[in-house]
Amino acid sequence: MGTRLPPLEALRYFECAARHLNFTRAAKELCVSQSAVSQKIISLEIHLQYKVFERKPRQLFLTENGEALFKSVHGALNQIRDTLNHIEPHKQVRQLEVYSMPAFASRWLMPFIHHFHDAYPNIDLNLDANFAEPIYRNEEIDIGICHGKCEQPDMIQELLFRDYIYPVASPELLKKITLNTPEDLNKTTLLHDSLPRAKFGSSWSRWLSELSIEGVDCNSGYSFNQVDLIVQAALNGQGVALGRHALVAKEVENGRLVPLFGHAVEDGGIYVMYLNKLAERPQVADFIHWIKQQSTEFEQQYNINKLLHRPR
Amino acid sequence: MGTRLPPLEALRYFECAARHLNFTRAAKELCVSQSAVSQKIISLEIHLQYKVFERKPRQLFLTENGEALFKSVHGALNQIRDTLNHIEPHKQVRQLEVYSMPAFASRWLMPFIHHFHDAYPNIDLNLDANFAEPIYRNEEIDIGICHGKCEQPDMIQELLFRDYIYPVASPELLKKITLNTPEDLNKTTLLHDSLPRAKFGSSWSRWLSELSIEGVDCNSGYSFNQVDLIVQAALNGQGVALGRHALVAKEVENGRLVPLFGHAVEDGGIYVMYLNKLAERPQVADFIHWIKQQSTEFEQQYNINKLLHRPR
DNA sequence: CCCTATCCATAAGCTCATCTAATGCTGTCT
DNA sequence: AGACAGCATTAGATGAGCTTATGGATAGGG
Repeated sequence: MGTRLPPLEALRYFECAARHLNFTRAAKELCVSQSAVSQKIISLEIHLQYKVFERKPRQLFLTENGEALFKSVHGALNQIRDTLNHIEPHKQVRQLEVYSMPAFASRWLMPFIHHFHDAYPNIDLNLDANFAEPIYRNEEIDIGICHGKCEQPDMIQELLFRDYIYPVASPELLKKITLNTPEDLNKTTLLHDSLPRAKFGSSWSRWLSELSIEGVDCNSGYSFNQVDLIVQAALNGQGVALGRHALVAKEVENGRLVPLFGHAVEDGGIYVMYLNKLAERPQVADFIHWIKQQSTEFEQQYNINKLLHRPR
Repeated sequence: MGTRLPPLEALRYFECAARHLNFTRAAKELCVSQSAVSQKIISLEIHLQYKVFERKPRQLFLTENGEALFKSVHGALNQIRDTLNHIEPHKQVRQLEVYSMPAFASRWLMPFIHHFHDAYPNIDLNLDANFAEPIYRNEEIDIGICHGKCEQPDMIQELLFRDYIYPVASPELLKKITLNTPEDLNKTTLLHDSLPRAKFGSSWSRWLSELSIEGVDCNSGYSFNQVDLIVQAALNGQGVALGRHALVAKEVENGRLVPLFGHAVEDGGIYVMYLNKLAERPQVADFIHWIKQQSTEFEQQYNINKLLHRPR
């Protein structure tokens, strides 16, 4: 009865770290840095006066005490979570309107959006992907996912991950022509987007000038008014597109697109934004939390440097 | 599975508040301000999006949701506490050496020191009450409880409560002589301590001058070289003592001593102190936590103003 | 057998969450 | 009516805890 409880947040960190047996992954789930987890666990161990983890070179184990504690804390937290889930207001279906750019929605978000419903079954998510400006004021839209931030005083804007541009082509195309240097681009068709100052448009000239490449004609080729179509065209071997990492990473990873020349240019980032007065709505908080996790996971799994320099 | 847990510290506050059904008392147990509890509960309710308490004028109730949550959280926390208590190192008996001034030990600490053992059965407390200076350096003493602070760079000193001095006499003595004004003190015997610059000595002249009282001979009377004996003498009706609140509060409260003239003079306070490097030793942290709670409770239960102005 | 990648610990510095103190407010009790 | 009990609210101070950057130890690939 007497024993003072340790700081409970430390126990939450511990439970998570013990589940993963890996501080780095736990940090991802908790949306904090690896360092934060390490420090919290150490402070817990100081409080308890015994080690809960055994740190071996590349692997983490629970100590005997840690094991016992984990079982207990894991159970306790699950019990609380269960109760919370069974309390009426939580069963209430909540609406959530999320805006995203069309190409980003179909290429990045859609492939795993169903996980969101699995995790938060009581949130009805309506994904609104179109070319019109999202309207936050009257709460037509709760959350927007955009490329670059639009400064608004009463809105919260958070960076999900940085974005990059680099040329990509299909393996089929590369079998037909050889593209060893950027100058070889003149031998093939470039795929452009035709949106004037498109928010999410590609930008061959930007890439070329950033890398100080001259002698490439970046005006010829095909144009499309939807970014998604550019990716489609590239996948079909119709030419070389300037790929946006967020949109092509998965295709690069599975080999359906090949990054060329090994140079990417950083180009802004993907931001999530919402009126700050909505921050305490549970469906908003839940989605923000979820998408940040997804983003960190994406950033790691489709690491730009790995993809560009992977062995063929 | 999806629901994010609320901040666990908020749940701890909630569990405590729900147990007491009173924020103020919960605050005492948690050793924080009432305001802190109120704010944490409100933030929890915002997070959950429903009220857990129903606030009625003088009473607090759990809502239906609150009730369900309380059962769960209470159980969960107890489970964790149990596990913690059963893990080996916690069974280990730890030694704790506490120094205190003799009179304070016998008059204040002793009456409830056994509660400490009940709450922390695995801590062997040795109470060292003597007139010698406590020696912290070589860890002969872990924790000291003193009147006034002695500035030391590597020690933590925390105020437990402020102390006051005021004259007290036994009801029996007051039946024999009438003491309506301080000047009447000349009609009776004053009880003094004879310790030169005693750390815990009384100080008639201090009290008199602080209240600008003249014409009282504060040198006559009996002297004792132990403060506890002064209190004893007063209890026996042998004279009027200048009581120290920490030492006489209980006797005043139960009527065995009566405070005179309704004026107390603040005189320092009771401090707990320890080498800051000992702060993370569990037995030290436990005792500090415990004694702070006891002190807050004492301060409230034996409130100086209540005692001085209570109806007879 | 180096060289790179992985993974935890540590250091330093900053920021925001949380605490306190003071006060407000409301309804009860005598 | 006035004192009291008890929660809410505000503003302002502070330190726990976060981030970034870096170190160190080791496994595994070429």
